[in-house]
This record gives sequence, structure tokens and C-alpha cells, in this order.
Amino acid sequence: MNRTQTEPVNLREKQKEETRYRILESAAGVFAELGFDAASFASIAERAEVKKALVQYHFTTKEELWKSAITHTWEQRRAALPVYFSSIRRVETSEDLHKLFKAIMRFSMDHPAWVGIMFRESSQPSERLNWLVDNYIRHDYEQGLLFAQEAQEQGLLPQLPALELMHLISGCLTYALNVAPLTARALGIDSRSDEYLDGHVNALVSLLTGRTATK
Amino acid sequence: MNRTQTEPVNLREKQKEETRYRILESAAGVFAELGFDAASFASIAERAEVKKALVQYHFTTKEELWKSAITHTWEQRRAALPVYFSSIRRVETSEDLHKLFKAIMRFSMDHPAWVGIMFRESSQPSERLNWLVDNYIRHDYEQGLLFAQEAQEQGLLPQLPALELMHLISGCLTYALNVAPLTARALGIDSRSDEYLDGHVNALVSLLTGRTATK
DNA sequence: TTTTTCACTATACGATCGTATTGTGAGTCG
DNA sequence: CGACTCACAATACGATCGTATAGTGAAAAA
Repeated sequence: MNRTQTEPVNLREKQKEETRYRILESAAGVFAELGFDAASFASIAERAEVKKALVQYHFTTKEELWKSAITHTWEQRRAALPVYFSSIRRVETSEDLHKLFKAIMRFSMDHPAWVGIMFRESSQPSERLNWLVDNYIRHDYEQGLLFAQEAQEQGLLPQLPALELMHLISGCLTYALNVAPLTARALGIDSRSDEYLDGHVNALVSLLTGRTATK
Repeated sequence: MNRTQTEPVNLREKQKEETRYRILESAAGVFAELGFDAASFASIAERAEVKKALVQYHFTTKEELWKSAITHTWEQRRAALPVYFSSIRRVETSEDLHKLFKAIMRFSMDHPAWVGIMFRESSQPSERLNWLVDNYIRHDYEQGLLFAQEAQEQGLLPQLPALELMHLISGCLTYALNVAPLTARALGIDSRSDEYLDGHVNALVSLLTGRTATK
């Protein structure tokens, strides 16, 4: 795993790290599912299978627990992304685009906490959102814009304003996943299934490149 | 206004209706901004400028208040939509598409409660979501699919599976609005401004029709 | 082996949550 | 006009919220 810079040597510190890890995993999930206000120390402690007071011992306030959970989640993201993108050397063809988009969607499916927190926080202005943007999201935004511009210069993506292009792509990629429970209830369709995911990315790529995507 | 089928004659009933209206407006807003769990009778009462006990007098439980707020919101939507779509007789050209999409986005901007409730509820399975889908959303979904298919038969929209097409369009239309506070913080761009909205719809239409949209 | 540390627990605080009960006074109606 | 209705207010209930504090006992340090 190697979750920290310096591996703990003590038995005590080892246990401590493990406990903190379990709590952070739980917190990220609960914050993502319920949002900051509706999440509680009690629910987070219950999911982590620890006492509520223990959560407060490690992370004094709810604010601090939230920030720690965010840091934990983005840390995991940073560590996990290469796995998903390992098969993509460079994005040069529409096939590469397909691979990239599918990797992004698969990552989002496998890390619901990341997407959930993003979505819950980003729709309402707040001090938490400011912190989140300043510390993590702005960097992601700028990288996304950079990628879009590069792909445009290669003629891979249409000549639209890069920000709008990124918004369009981000919207397309995340919308279906976010309203998956809705779609399941309304139409009985599992929009998180592999077939749907494939078709969805195909549709997006064919729109962006202006031709029918290959399988 | 004529909000009810039978206009109240009494002074008492008139006042009652007005009070309920104010509470429902407030409730829809708070539910949309905070979600069901984080919203409280106290916060809803405060925004409506009435006593908390009065809210519970009119809508006994939180569940009932939520359902009433939903009904109220969708009722308003049903009443308001024709205003936004009045200038659109039929969707035949890409220009019509542009008008339609912009009308949808403008409506979403003017009725944040509707979008907010949709988004907050649709990302997590729940009994509330089931109720919402069964009573209101499924119908909207089916209408959206119908529109997409018709537009496809006219050659206005690309030949993709209708559901995916609708997901793509819905995602594109709503994403930018939903993460507006994020974009504002990250890049200092107001993605709710009229210029941005116009450009965004232009981008989407040009993608869908495969050509640069006219201004 | 003795002392010290500290991860973890037990318990309690005031505030607020959703809900329930009782009172009251202005508007309605016979 | 007088009896009655009911929109609205006052208040309280137990549960849970985030937070604080005083232990406890096993691991670490001496």
C-alpha cells in the first residue's frame, strides 16, 4: 500500500494509520453520498466500525475531517490514475480518444467518492468549495484545458473554445453516471453497465470527431 | 396567478393559500440547495418568514412537505415552459435547435429549484427518488426520448441510440450550470452569463449538426 | 521493571433536529 | 350579535447533532 511517506515502525503507529485510513475511507463515502451537512460523525464512525469519539479524536472537528477526507480522496486519485491510463501512450487518433474517455468513466465508476464529493460541493458556493478549488480542482481544470487545446491543435477535437469543449465533454462523461439511479428507475436501464458505457463513449467520440466511431 | 383550480373566496382561505405558497417556494429552494436531509423545518420557515410551527401545521411531516414542494415545483414548471418555448413553433433547422436548447438552459437558470432537486435526488437511490420518477420524471424522460427520435427522423440529430443522445444533450446542457460556482472560483468565469450561455449552446449545436452554427 | 505515553473509551454538554400538544384570537357563519 | 372555526403561535418532547473532557489500559521509553 505505502500510503504515507514514512512507513510506521511502531505497532502502535501502524494501528493508528490503519484506523485513520478506515475512517477516511468511510468519511469520503458518507460525504459523497450525503453531502457535508447531512453527514454525521455517528454515521461515519458506524461505517468505519469504530466508536464515534475515536473519529473525533483523530480529526477534531467536522471541517478537519472533511478536509482530511478530501486530501485522502485526491491522494488516492493521483495514485490510481496511471493504472487507468497506462494503456494510453499518446492521444493521436479517435481510437485513443475512446480509450481515454472510457478510462475516465471507468475511474469515475470505481471511485464514486471522488465524483460524489465533486458534484455535491460544486453546485453551491461555499468556503469549502473555495478550499477544494484552490487546493485541488483548479489544477485539474487547467490540465483539462491544456489537454483540450493540444488535442485541438492536432485536429482531434473540433475548433471550439477550449473551456466550452471541456464543459461539454465533462458533462457528457459524468451526467449519465450521476443520474444512473434515476435512469434505472425511469427506464430500467443500468447506465453503469459495461455495454452502456461503451456505447456512450462511442456516441461522444463520434460526435466530437464527426464520424462513426469504430468498435 | 390562479394557482389553484378553485380561487378562494374567503379572506381566511386567501391568506392560507398565500402562506402555503410562500412556504412551498421556500421549501423548494432549501431542498434544492441543501438536499432533503440537510434541509430543516427551521431553515425553511426562516426563509419563508413564518414560524416553524406554522410550516408543520400546513405540512405535517418533512416527507409531506417535500412531496408538496415537488408537486409545487413541477406545477410551476408545467406553467412556465410554454413561455420559454413560445417562440419555437417546430424544430426543423439547426437554428431551431439552438433556440430550443437556449430556452431549456434559460429555464434552468431561472428555476434553480427544479434543477437542484433533480440533481440532488437522482444521484442516490431512495424511496423519494422512486416517488419522484414515478410521478414526474419518467414522463419527462419519455417526452425527451420522443423528441430526440423525431429530430433524428428529420435528420436534425445524428443517428445514435436515442437514450445516449438524450444523455449527451442533457449532460451538456446541465453540467455547466451545475458547476457554475466551481467554474467561477477556478477560472473566474461566470458560466451563467448570457454570452457564455450563447457560446455554449452554439458549441453543442455545431457538434450535433456537424457544422459551425450561425450566430 | 518502572515510568510514561497516547490510542481509544465513556460520558456529558448545549444546540438543533422532527414531531406533538395546547392555547389563542381574528375571521366566518347561523 | 354570539357561537364557532381554524390559521397560527407557544412550548415541550426525546433523539441526535458537533464538541469537550476525564478516564483506561496496553504499548513504548526509560
